[in-house]
Amino acid sequence: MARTKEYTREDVLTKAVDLFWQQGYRASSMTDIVQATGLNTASMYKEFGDKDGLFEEALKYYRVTIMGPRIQVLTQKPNIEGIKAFLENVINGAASGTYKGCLMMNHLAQTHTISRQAASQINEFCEEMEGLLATALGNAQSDGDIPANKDPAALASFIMCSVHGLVLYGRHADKKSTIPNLYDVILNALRD
Amino acid sequence: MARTKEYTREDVLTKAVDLFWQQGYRASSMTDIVQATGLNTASMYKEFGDKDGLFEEALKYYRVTIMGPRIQVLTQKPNIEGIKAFLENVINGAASGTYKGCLMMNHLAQTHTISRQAASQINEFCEEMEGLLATALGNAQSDGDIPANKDPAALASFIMCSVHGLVLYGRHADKKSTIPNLYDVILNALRD
DNA sequence: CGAATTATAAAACGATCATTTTATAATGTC
DNA sequence: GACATTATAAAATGATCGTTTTATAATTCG
Repeated sequence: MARTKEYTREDVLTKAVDLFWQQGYRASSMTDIVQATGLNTASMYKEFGDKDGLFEEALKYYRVTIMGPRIQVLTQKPNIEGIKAFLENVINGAASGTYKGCLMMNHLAQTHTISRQAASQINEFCEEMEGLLATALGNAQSDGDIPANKDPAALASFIMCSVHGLVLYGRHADKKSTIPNLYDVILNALRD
Repeated sequence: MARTKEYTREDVLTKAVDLFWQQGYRASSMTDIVQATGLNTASMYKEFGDKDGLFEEALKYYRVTIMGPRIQVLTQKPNIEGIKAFLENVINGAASGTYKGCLMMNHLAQTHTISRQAASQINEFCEEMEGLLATALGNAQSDGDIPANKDPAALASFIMCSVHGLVLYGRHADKKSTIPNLYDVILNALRD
């Protein structure tokens, strides 16, 4: 009944995520987006409404495809093992040479330049992650892996804060080699 | 021999710092800047060259006037006392309702949108701060306030990472009340 | 095949970007 | 008080922003 699309939504979103991840929302012009995705302007607006809409969909796609697997370890092993694996992953990411941070947290210091919905998505994701950490920490406490007098919620907040820190601290090119040292410091802080 | 200026450099820079601090470099248009400072376009370009030049001067001014006093405690008391006071200050800032982060760190995830010189300034400041922390931590170790087996450099890196984290984590409006709890966790991590 | 429908290509839109230019106002020196 | 010099005000610059429109190409259904 009509012409067939020359693109797939997934392919477009994958490329859009990469662009926003690399350059940020504000610095990625619609021209950049059209070039990076191969999708032309009209189809872009037909599919996503506007630039904000595309970004919001890109955030959702990122959350599922990129962050999904990375927090999976916390749901599969909601204990000290999961926490260790998760933290190790964050550390390795931040210490890698081609690090570009986290698509979501990269925009946290500039939430006024993105849509309200996009900002909400980022906050909700952080909430979810902190919740997963709190659960895992509670279990770790039951397992005797962290002291009984500690507050799991406070420790979850600390880990989240550390993750935010690592994501930003990983921006310093000349600090790459020292980042792995932080693993022990952060983990020890949980055990006292 | 010529007309007198209707502005002072300090006044312009104070207002420019506020604007960049609030909105970020990229989101602050030259129109915004002219409105916020009261200085007209031509005088702006005469005084600072271009938008990048203004931002670089604003960063220098911020470093001296805003961050200067805040790191002074580390030079005046280069020991556990200074570290405590410094960290307390960061925590209180991040937990405050009107928090707008740190002018420098706010741009760390978007360094490609600012000039190379501006990015260098930010890196250099972080280097300086980590150095001051390492010195204070070394002294704290000599004083017996930190275990002898700890590496001051690694702990300085940890505190810097925590500061980065607090600056970003303070962006979550609904986490304000839990941030003060982080003080003990971070401080305990130094002592094991 | 022709009509209806949707995708794509490409030009055009007004708004805003950083910056420059032009014209005028104020100051110090001779 | 005229001249040289610099500051300010305001308009104009070309480039780029996000978005819309117009025209054409491809597909399905009757």
